[in-house]
Amino acid sequence: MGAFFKIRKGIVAVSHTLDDGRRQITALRAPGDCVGYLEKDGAYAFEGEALTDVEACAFDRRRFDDFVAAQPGLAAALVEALSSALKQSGMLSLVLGQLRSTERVAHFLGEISALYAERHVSSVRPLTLLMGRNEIADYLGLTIETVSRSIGKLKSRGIIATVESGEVVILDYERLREAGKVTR
Amino acid sequence: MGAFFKIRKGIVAVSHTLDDGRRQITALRAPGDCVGYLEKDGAYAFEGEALTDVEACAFDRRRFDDFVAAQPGLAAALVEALSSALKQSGMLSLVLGQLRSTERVAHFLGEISALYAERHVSSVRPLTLLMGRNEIADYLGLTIETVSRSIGKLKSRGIIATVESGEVVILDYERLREAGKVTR
DNA sequence: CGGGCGATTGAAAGACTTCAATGGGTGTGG
DNA sequence: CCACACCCATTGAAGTCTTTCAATCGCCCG
Repeated sequence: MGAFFKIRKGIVAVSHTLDDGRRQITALRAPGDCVGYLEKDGAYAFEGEALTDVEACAFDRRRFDDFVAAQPGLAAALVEALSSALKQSGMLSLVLGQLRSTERVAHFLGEISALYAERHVSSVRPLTLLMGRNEIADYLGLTIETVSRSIGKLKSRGIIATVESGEVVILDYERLREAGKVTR
Repeated sequence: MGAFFKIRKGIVAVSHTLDDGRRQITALRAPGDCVGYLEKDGAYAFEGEALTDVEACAFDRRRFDDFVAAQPGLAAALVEALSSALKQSGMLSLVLGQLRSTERVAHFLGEISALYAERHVSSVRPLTLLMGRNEIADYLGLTIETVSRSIGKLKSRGIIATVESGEVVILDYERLREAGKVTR
């Protein structure tokens, strides 16, 4: 404890696990994002898992806080980062609470497609998912089987195609957005 | 636009609605919390609904931002408030993604019980819910019928009892926490 | 007393999960 | 170089949970 990280390369899944093993990934963090910032009684509030090789800068929290206090512009950037994370988190609640399985998967594909493009994480066409069905399932509050079937449905509707394992081609962005409901 | 609010009295539900009418309440805000802070392209990122009579202070965003820049301590408080909101939002994702209906309702009751006590919102024994089944359902990603049945199950297990409409008595906090899984 | 609204309850349908089996790709050891 | 084991994804069938649709109840108000 005492450190948090700013990602330079790679993808990190922020999650929380229940005693009985159920896990929810509450956010995906890409280069430029910070992880490990939230704490509770001196312990991290969430867990983090590197989905790819990750390169990050570690910051000592106390010294960082002092530094922020001295640098007005930095505080504003921190507020901006937290605001953005909060918006995203609210959107995930919407997805988890209201969308059906195929809608969730469609939303997910659109989301990471935009994220990866924006942050130059990986190839976007074909889209390299960078995670297995397990991580997708834990992010979307579904089982791996349901994720698999949902991908199958999107495929049969001609919206996406799969190439290599872990890769997807989005054939129809328009209909993918429709299927995923939530307009960024 | 241009204003956000700090609640002095009452409860506000922050939500997001899809085109087809489905709505997810993404947070409950109590006295001391701010609403309307998040924006997107100059528009509010979420909707807010007063669940009770609400008294709040309105702040002009631009002037507030300038003021924050001049007052170092205020920026820290803002960061703290956003961090707290982000933790709560992550927990809601966990609830929506992983918990079954009765677990969600149990969690909800424990959550607002703690919230209302902490913020001196309303009576805690009996606990005045301050919202109808509709709002509870939209918060928990369930239908009103499922909420109703879940409350019935908790009642039949002797964990809670209902008195007047909109009021619940928590008979067994220990078992309520167990049933709600997520330990604050 | 009748109307209206929110909550509850029942029955049937639908969605997702669970359990089980199969398939495909990769890596290792013979 | 092939065989086999292993891991992950897919598919099928049955089961569970939640939703949907419909009816009823209780309460407040006119």
